Formats: sequence, structure tokens, C-alpha cells
Amino acid sequence: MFEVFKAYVRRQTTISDEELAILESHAKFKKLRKKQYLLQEGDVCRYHCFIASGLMRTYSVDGKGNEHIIRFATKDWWISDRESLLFGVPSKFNIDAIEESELILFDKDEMKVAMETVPVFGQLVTDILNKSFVINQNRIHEVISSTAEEKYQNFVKRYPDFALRVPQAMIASYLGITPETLSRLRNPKPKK
Amino acid sequence: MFEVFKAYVRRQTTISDEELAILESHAKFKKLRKKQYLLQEGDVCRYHCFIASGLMRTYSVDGKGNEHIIRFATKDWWISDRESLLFGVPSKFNIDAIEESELILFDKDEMKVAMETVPVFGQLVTDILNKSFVINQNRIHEVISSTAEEKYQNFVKRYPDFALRVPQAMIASYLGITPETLSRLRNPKPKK
DNA sequence: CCTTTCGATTGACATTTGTCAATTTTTTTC
DNA sequence: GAAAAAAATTGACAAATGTCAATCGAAAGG
Repeated sequence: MFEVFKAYVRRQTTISDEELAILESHAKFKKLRKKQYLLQEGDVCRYHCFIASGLMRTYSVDGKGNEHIIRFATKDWWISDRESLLFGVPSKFNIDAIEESELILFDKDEMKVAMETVPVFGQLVTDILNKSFVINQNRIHEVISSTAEEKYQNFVKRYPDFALRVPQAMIASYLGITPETLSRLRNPKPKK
Repeated sequence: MFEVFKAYVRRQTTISDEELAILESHAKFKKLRKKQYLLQEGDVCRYHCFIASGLMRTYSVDGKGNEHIIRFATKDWWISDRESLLFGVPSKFNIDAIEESELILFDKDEMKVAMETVPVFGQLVTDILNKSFVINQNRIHEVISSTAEEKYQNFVKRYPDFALRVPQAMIASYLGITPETLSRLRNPKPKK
């Protein structure tokens, strides 16, 4: 399973086998069945998690029991609750597996060590953070400036893979609309 | 003006006068009158900008001429278009001064040098990035899960200062609602 | 001090989106 | 392959938000 991670790092940067071995020495492995939690609301997040295979989501549950998905993540992506991880506070979110998934976990402190002992890896992680920031910024822009239909179109364009693998109700949740509204967008009334 | 920056850095970290002098050697200074641009759509962003005083905003203008404000920023905050800065692409956004402002600019490349020669500063900047990520994540969560009224209440609670200094129409734009809707939230119909 | 401008409010109405319940369709399980 | 469960669709209606135009009020400039 670590091979996926190796290939990922090699694709992004120039790294020696020795350095990869160092990273591996800090890694833990985990498999999750469908619907199993990686993190539950109230827990403190301790790991940076790399997804070797599968499909995950991060979401909250509000007072009325409605789920709000803030993120999907799949192979070669990282997932965690950065707020909880960074500040050691209980998480507001749940993270669970939409599909059976294989994960590589790096403990917070070990991650720090790994980033310092293998600088190219440290740089890679910082680059990811920068890119994630930009992605979030763009999502904020979209969500305050687009109609429900535009949001859906953009989602399909940006994440065609998710559009196929994720149940519609979850996509609606991610977009901040109801499943019914999404269904109606997709099946417009018989054209006049 | 650099004194504001010094105080800011000293508050967040332990740094010597020599190191601060190094940072100063990389800094440029800029004053903006009300409504002046720091960055215009289509430009490539070249600077990390620290706000020594004043109030700025980042926004886009859509096809219908509507403005969408993605961020306000004031004293002791950083502002730039990270996407443009990072990837050297033309910016989708405008940045301008809501109030007369004083800025300290760090050229992209010089910033890199500064972060490397003064590691505590590098760490500070990375910490800011992490926090910004978390703030954006929380904003995404809020915007997909809250009503217009809740968004406004949260805005006032989180940024009481902005709520006073920024024209209402701009707050509405930031929240992704129309000025009329915001006005109605604030002035509910005669009770009952 | 007067006039002009900009921001905020309000009304009337249109449009979008949500809610709830009932089906229908698809997927899963045995 | 039949039964059960989950997901998606649809209808009728309600609530939230947007649009456009008019008005009001404050403050900015001469």
C-alpha cells in the first residue's frame, strides 16, 4: 500500500529511496470499510492521512440532523481536520469512508519530524497547503457568486469522477442545496 | 510605518533586532487612498502585502457588473491573491482600499529569501497560512449550512469591527446576499 | 447652507429554493 | 431472482431571497 504513496511523492518531487524509507518508518496503515469513521465529531484529530485508495468525506451534522459535506477526497489526496490537528481541539466534523478505503497515517509530531528530516517532503506538504488554500478561496468565491445550477455544473466539470461515484444527495449536501433541488436541476421540466 | 510590522512580528515570535533589520531590507512601502487599487483583475500579483493601517477588500466583478467580496483585511493582516502570486497567473480579483491604507510589500522572491534567512519568520508565515486555511474551511462550512440571517449574525460576532466600518452593501456582498435582503434582516417587519 | 450624491430602506412582485409526502427507480441482500 | 433497503424523482405548497423602482436620510462638497 505504501507503493501508492511512494509513486505519489516521486511524481511531485525528486526524492531518494533512503528518504522514502524514512517516511515509511513514520507511517501507519489503516483500512476502512464503507461508512466507517476515520474521525468523529468531538474527537481530537491526531493524524495527517494520505488516501492510498477509496473515497472519503468530511462533514458536520447540524441540530436538525442534516449533514453538511465540506469535502470529498480520494486517491492521492490528504485528509484530516486541520483545525483539530493544529490546535488540539475537538473536531466539529466527522470523516468517514464513502467507499472502502486504504489510508496511510502520519502522527502529527512524527509528521513534523519527517518534514524536517526530509526537506523535499516538507516543501511538498507546504505546497499542498498553499494549493488547498487557493482551492478553498475559489470555492468561497463560487459559493457566494453562483446559482445552484452553476455550482452543480462547476462541480461536475471540476470533479467528474466524484459526480459518478458519489450519491446525488451527498453532492447536494456539498453544494449546500437539498437533494430535491439538485434532482430538479438535473431533470428540468418538459421544455415548454 | 515599519514599526507596526515589527510589533506584529515580535508579538507572534521571538526575533532579534538584526533579523528584523533583514526583513526591513526586503520591504517596500505603499500608501493607498480610498478606492485605489492594490491589484486589478488581470494583473499578476507580485507581492505579499502586510497592512500597517487601513482597511482593504478582495473582490471579483461578474458579467452583470455585480461585485463579490471574498475577503476584508485590516491592520496586522496579510493580503494578496495567492493563486496569482503562487502560479504567476493573471488574477481573477481586484484588491482595493476601503479606507486610506498603509502597506508593507514583500516581493514574492524576496519573501522566499526572507523566510529562509529568518526561519522564525518563515515559520510565522507558514502558521498564518495554516490558520487561513482553517478560517476558509470554517467559512465554507458556514456558507453551505447557514441561513442568511445566521451568516450575518456570525459575521457581526466574528468581525464586530468590520460590521461598523464597512458599508452594508459590502457586507451583503461578502455574505453572498443582496443589500436589500440584508437590510430586511436588520429591520424586521413590525413585530407580529 | 444648500445641493448633490451615496447608502439604506421599503413596497410590490417574481423567482428560486426548501419542505413534506408520495411514488418510482435502482441497488443490495439473502 | 424476489424481497428489502436505499436513492432519486415528482407534486403541491411554503418560505426565503432576488429584482426593480421609489423614497428617505445622512454626509460630502462646494
